[in-house]
Order: sequence, then structure tokens, then C-alpha cells
Amino acid sequence: MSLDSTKADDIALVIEEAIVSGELEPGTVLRQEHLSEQFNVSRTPIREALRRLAALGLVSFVPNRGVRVRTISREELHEAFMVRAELEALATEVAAAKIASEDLAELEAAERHFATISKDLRSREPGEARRSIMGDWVRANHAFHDVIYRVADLPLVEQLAKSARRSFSGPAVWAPGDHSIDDLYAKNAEQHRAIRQALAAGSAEGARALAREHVLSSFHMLESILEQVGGTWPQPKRDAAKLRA
Amino acid sequence: MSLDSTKADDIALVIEEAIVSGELEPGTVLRQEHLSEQFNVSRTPIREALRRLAALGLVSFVPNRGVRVRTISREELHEAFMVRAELEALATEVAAAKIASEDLAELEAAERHFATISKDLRSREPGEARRSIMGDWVRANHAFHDVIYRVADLPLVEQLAKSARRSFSGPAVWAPGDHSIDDLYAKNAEQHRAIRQALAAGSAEGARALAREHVLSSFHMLESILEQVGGTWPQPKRDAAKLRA
DNA sequence: GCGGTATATTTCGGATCCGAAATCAACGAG
DNA sequence: CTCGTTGATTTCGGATCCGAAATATACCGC
Repeated sequence: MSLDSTKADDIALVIEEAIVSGELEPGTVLRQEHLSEQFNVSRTPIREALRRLAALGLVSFVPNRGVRVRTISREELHEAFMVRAELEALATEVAAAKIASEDLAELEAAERHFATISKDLRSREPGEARRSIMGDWVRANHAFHDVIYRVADLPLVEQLAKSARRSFSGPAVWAPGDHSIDDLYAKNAEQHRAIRQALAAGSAEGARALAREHVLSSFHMLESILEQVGGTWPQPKRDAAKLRA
Repeated sequence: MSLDSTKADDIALVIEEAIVSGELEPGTVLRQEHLSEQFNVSRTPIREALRRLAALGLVSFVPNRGVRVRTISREELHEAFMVRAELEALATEVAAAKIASEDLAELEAAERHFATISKDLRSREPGEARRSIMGDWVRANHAFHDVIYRVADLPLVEQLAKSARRSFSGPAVWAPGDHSIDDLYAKNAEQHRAIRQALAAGSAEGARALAREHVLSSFHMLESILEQVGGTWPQPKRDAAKLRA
């Protein structure tokens, strides 16, 4: 496909994107032959791509049976957020010592953009009207944090943290059925502001603590949403029988 | 090989072990055909194993050129230890709330075992006499921490932390040429004791802070060793030319 | 009808084969 | 002598093929 990359890599990225975007629901069985004709390649690069995804933990691999998109339990989700909280705290602490005025400007822009979308979001009625911009909201959120990662310049931390934030299927679940969590959207935006100001003040310890709390509060926000919707989340394991446990 | 596992998985584990043990030095080029005749299989499972290792970050993959055992820079090593420090701190904090008396007993046994080996180590002259028990020392150290992981019961944290501690080639580099870091061995053992006591006291915050400092001080210990030996560590990239940068 | 066995079908893991990219070697022009 | 070009060799990525494992279906005795 593109210059210098194998089909296996390209395909792995496409499938990965499909998984994290929620297009492929957790529990879905991935058949090698189906994928091979879908991408117009043989099964060889498909298998290599699936190996990669398995190593990344995005799919579970059962010898001689097949692969399934990983379902995530409440405990695993919690753990992923705890890990992200620690890593984000570390990155933010390190960023505090390195951040330049241009970075702060960029961070503020990202913060404003996120605040705007959050406001827009709260002004809409729950349902499809919200769901349609949920993707933008998630992206704007990530954009803010990505500035910090770039400044911190810790590739491993960034990689692991992003992997942790991929562990649940993004935008699909962030849109609840009523207004009950509107204030949490607002809170999120406020936290971004606080983090930026701590960075601007050069307070490494303060920025660190704020970043940690921010991620953990995001988890509680997500948790309350999922409790409401009620089990969008252990996922009934459709056709789990086909791949007997 | 063993019941229910593919050759690709088995081979990946063998190669992984060879890498983390230092048997395969960083920079080594891995040829598919060579490995295939070494394991008496075709290149297909070899490639899948290499994909897995690439996803885990143990080897670097360059399309159409080959794979090399990952060399790790000083910055990357530092980052790996920072990540481990955060994750270990988290696991230890969580463990503080869950730990039972049996666990404390086991932890104390692991601590004593480690202290014994450390003492033995310090009583020996640098060189082969030390190098021969360095593996035991590393294993005893890991054993102590593994008790904490088990108690914390955070599989993802455990997996990531262990992956981070694999990022440099274990026992091979921990043995310096003189007595200059003997006190650091002792310090390490003391820190284990402090962590255990904090856990026994039920102090989550204290245990957390101690665990973090412990890992970071291990890094400084390693750093001083490597500075001495002088460049055991960026690894001259032997036959780097063959795989031109 | 019901449970268990035998057979067919699906799907996977691994081996072999082939074209393409990259490296290496010989060569020749400046 | 150096540098770029061209052809041979190595090594890789991907396609195809085959045997084995697992699942689904058909059959048969009870």
C-alpha cells in the first residue's frame, strides 16, 4: 500500500481502528478467510496482523479456534484507567519542566476547542444529536492530552498510555440517555484548564496531581454512564457459543 | 509442542527468553531462514513469532530488511524505569489494602532470601564469582516484587511492569568490576524491608512512596554501574551496516 | 425420541513456492 | 582511484497448498 510498510501492518492498523472506534463490537469473531477476501489478500498477512493485535491485547487468540475482539470487564476497565492516570501524571509532571510558551499557547487552543465542543454538547438534547458529535468530543479531548505527551517527550509512556485509553470502544459509549452527567462534561473542561494553569505556573507536583485526578474522575464519569445504560458493557458475548469457552 | 499452543507462540517465548537473558545481544540481526532451520520449522511460524516480538517492542522490524534485537538508549532505559516506578507504586498502594498475614509472611520470606543473596554477593570479590550468582540475585529480587503483584491482583499493571523490567538484558549487566556499589546492594535490601513494613502497617501512601523510590534508586544504581563499565550499553551496533540505518 | 458415534465441513496452522525488494559484486566511465 | 551503473545473490513478503484440529451434520442403536 503506502511506501514502505507491509500489508500486514496496514491491515493491522485498519482493524485496530475498527476495534477502537467500536465498529467491531467486543466479542465479534474474526474469521481469517473473511478478512482475507475483504482486504483482497491471502490469509498470510491477515494472520500476521492478527498476531500483532493479539500481542497488543486488542484481540484474544485461541489456538485452532480463532480470534475474538477482546471484551473488557468492569475491573479491567478500571485498571486501564488507573494505569492511564499514573502514566498521564508522570508525563504531565515531566512536561511541566520542559514546556515552552508556544506549547502553552497550543495547549490553550486545544483547551478552548475542547471547551467549545463540551458546551455545544451540553446544549444538545441527549440521543442522536449528541451521539453525532461524540467523536469530535473524544478527539478534542485526546488532542489536549497529546500536546502534553509531545512536550513530555516520553515515547514509551505515550505509547502505553494511548494503548490504555484504547482499551474501551471510544465514542460509542460516552453518550448517555439523559442530562444526568452534563456537569461532568463541564468538570472535565475545567480540569483541563487547571492542568494547563499548573503547567504555566511551572508547578510539576500540582500538574501531576491534577492530571491524575482528571483521569480518575473521567473513569467515574464513564462508570456512571455505563451503570445507567446498564450493561452496554460486559457485552452479552453474542455467538460466544461458536467459540466455546 | 506442548498441549494447546502454536509453534509460533512457543518460538516467540524461546526467542523472548533469549533476548531478556542477554543471550541474544542487542543489535543482533535475526534471519528468518536461520531461525527456521534452528527450530526445524518453516519460515511461516517464525514470521508470526517475530511479529509478536515486534509488537511487544523486543525487536525492531524494518520492512523488507529484517528484524534486529532492540538496542536501548540511556533515555529509553530511564523511561522504562520511570514507568516501572509508577506502576510498582500503584500496585503496592493497592496491595496495602488487600494484604493478608499469609502474604506478609511470604513477603518476609522473599525479603530474607533476597537479603541473604545480597549479603553473599557483597562478600564475594567482583568478577566471575559475583557474576555466577547474579542470576539468582535478579530472580530473588523479582520474587519479592511478584508477591506484591499477586496480592494487588492487577493483571494489566503486572504485565506492563514486567514488560518494562524486561527492557534491559537482566543479570548480564548488574555485575560491576569493583566494590563501588556494594552499599547500593545493601540499600536495595533495606528498601524491601521498608516496603514490607509499610504494607504490614497498612500504610498505603507510605508503601506507595517507598516502592516508587525503590525502583528509581535501582535505576541510579544501574546507571552508575553502566557509567563505570563504560558503554556496555549503547552497544556498538555490531554489523549495523548490514541493516543500514 | 434420545444419546452417542461416525462422517462431512469448516477453519486453522504450517510448508512450500514465487515474485519483488534489497544487498552485494563486478564492471566501466570519468 | 572514486563513483555510479548493471547484473547476480540473498532475503523478505505474500500466495497457494496441504494436513490436522475443531465444529457441525447425519446416522444408528436403544
